[in-house]
Amino acid sequence: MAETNARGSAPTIRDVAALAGVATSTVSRALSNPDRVNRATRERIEKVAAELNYVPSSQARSLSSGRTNAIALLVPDVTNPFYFDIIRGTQNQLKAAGYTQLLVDTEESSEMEADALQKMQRTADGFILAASRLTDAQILEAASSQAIVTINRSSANAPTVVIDTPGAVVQALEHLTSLGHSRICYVGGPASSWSNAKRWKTFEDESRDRGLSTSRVGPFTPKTTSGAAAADAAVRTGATACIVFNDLLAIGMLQRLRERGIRVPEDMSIVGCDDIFGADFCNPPLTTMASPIEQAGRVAVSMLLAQLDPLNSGSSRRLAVMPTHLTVRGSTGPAPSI
Amino acid sequence: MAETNARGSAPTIRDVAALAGVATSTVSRALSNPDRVNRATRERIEKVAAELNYVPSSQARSLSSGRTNAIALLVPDVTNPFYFDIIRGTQNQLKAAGYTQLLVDTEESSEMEADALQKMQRTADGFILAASRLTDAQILEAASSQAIVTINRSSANAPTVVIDTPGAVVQALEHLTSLGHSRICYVGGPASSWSNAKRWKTFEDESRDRGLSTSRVGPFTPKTTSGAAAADAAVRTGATACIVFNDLLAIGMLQRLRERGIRVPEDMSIVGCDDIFGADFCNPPLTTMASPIEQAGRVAVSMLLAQLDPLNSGSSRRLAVMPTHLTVRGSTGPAPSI
DNA sequence: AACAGGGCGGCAAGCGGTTGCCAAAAGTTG
DNA sequence: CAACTTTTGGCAACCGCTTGCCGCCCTGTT
Repeated sequence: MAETNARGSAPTIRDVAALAGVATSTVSRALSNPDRVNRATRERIEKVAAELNYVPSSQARSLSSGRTNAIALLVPDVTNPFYFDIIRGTQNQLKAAGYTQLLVDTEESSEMEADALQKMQRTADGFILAASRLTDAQILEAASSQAIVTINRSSANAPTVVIDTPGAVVQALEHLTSLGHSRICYVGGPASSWSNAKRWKTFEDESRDRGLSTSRVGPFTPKTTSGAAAADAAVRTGATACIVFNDLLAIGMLQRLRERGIRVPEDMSIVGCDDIFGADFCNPPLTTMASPIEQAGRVAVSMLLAQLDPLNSGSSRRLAVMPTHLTVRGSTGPAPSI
Repeated sequence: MAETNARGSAPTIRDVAALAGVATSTVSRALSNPDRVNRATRERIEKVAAELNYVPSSQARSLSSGRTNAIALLVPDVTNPFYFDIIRGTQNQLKAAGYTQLLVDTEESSEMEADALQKMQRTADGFILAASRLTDAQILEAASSQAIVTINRSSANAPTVVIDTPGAVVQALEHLTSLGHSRICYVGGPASSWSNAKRWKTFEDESRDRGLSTSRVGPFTPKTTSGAAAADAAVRTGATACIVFNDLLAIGMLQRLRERGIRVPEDMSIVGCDDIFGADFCNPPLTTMASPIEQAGRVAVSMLLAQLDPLNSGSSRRLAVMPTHLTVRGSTGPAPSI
């Protein structure tokens, strides 16, 4: 394995060119624009490159070409299993397209998000903002200077993939009412979360239409550790069922309710959201609004890549809605007969 | 916000230099080597840079300096919560040190791992290999040309962070024997996993010393979906307790055992490994050998950064052992009295 | 007053590629 | 075979930044 050249460092395009007896420009073209060079030449170059174990420097490449072949994925919290699936989905799709993923944890902070967007403008060809905490104006500004796709953060200013939780909220309400529940509590997530606002709004509207008695508690940080506070608050409302911002919070509530001796679903029904890892094996298994999260990630990548492709500029989709459905497990049951 | 220069693209060092009335070299030094320039000059430059919203191009910077300020983290499976914690731990520490993390999923394949190592040699200043599937020879080769730290894959050829599961295996065995178990089964993980080999070896040695009757099943893919096969195999051995390669597999087994009506822990005790997300809220909550995974990630970063620092070359630690302990929850109990 | 030395800033040569432009070679056509 | 088109490869100018080297100027020393 010839991994180093005469100078002892990794081989460069010049080493390849010298050994193949051509100019560097020819090597460059042979490798990234194969049709531009004669077949025999190209094959010779490829052979030499392989022998030398030549790997083009992506830095140098991007410096001169302006493209980095990397896209950045900004998530509020890498710890959250919900984003795991997004990470995985985008990772797959990007790899298939020859792109590198740059993962950034913005720690639920819009400042960090804006900062990353700014700092990485040269580093990435585009950005996927998962559950962005930015304002519309900030998104507009960002989208004006770089390719952006948002996930679960609709905005007129950038193409978006939304997971249709409102649809699932309706299903959840139907499920709960058919079980006889009439006092239902919405357990809210972060105040700055767009999805949270959406879910609450749908919940409120639909509940009113059905003449249900609703309440709302929160906001809570979407972590299992916030579950205790959330559970206590929900119990205090006197509701017999909760629709919870996400599964993390719901799982935390499950634990707290057990501690307090409140049986799920006999005394209280719980519906989560997202169907994350763990929702199927917690105790009891969680009824949840399942989202094709990984697929959402893949779709976001496609939309971003389409944006990047000069050929079909403008023709690309601006909005993708991912269908959701209610997955009924053990955490919901008939309303307690008082 | 002046985000673009006269040419309409992001401002470069030249724009800053022009506006500040100095040479680009001075700007460069002012920004990355502050002591090298006069204070007044530096402040003027900083002011202009801020006004212009100037962000240095990391590509250009690394091209000329040779450093990328990025390190790559190679994990076998981004989906596995175990690696989540490593991702998080390294991410934190790297960010603090001003480095970018490049996350690569090697899909449990040594080929992909070797490939990434090669392809990214220029992209990253160093590599952290989590649970590497590479051979000793491959690690040696890689370590000879780049900075490397391995996690849970000891090798004389590269600095390593190991999580001391053997220690925990001893604790687990003590726990199980004190509960009266004498027929214990080890449920194995991937054949190519170094930790798996380590755990099995410790298990075997310690069991022999204690005169226990042991068996072994596997290898199994460390996913919950393999839990069914693993559970069935384990049951067939007639063991009353299992020590399982990791929590993922253990959780999968829990589900299967419930389906089959085998009660945990009354009929069968289960001990997992890693204490991942979910281990505390599965049903029953899993007794597991808890590892300070996130901390392992942080330590790995420190060791890598030390390697990179020319000042203390050679003086850096070659091995860090992270202590583990048994966390007893609900999945272990007294041996069934037959 | 002459000189040594340190602080500070500029010049210019890269780093490893890409790409517009040009010219030579090869192929086409009548 | 001339005139013309197409293919193919080389030249050289960048891309944005770093850094070795040089020289200017200001101080301090003798």
